[in-house]
Amino acid sequence: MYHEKDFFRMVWQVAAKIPAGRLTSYGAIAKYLGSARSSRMVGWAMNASHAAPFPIPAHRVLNRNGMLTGKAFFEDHMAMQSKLEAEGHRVQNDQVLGFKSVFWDPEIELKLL
DNA sequence: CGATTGACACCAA
DNA sequence: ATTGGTGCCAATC
Repeated sequence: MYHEKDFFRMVWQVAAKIPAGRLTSYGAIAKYLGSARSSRMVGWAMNASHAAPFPIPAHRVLNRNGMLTGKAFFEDHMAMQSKLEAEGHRVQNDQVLGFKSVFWDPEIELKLL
């Protein structure tokens, strides 16, 4: 369905298109890619985001609950939270408040690009 | 090539 | 509503 070689690269492209101040979830990206159950793969792709040709705002990708599940994977544990706060979000207890308000659904925003 | 892992999501108790 | 366990797909060992 998708012509891209790597599943990761697709994830990276979607993640890179997340506008500042917006957040999305692994499941949303996975669903957009056609594999709603591949949410874990999205996380894996983020893990490999360092290999992406361009910077990936991995801090804008959270779990369904808007929790900073991947904060530990960043250079610094508070780097993710700091970046999110810099984007205007409010993080409490490793969870973004008003996550739904800033939720960015690629399937809607990208309109099945 | 087979088994395990993984930054999640969903269902059942 | 909260907690725990299972399933999913692709990559890595």
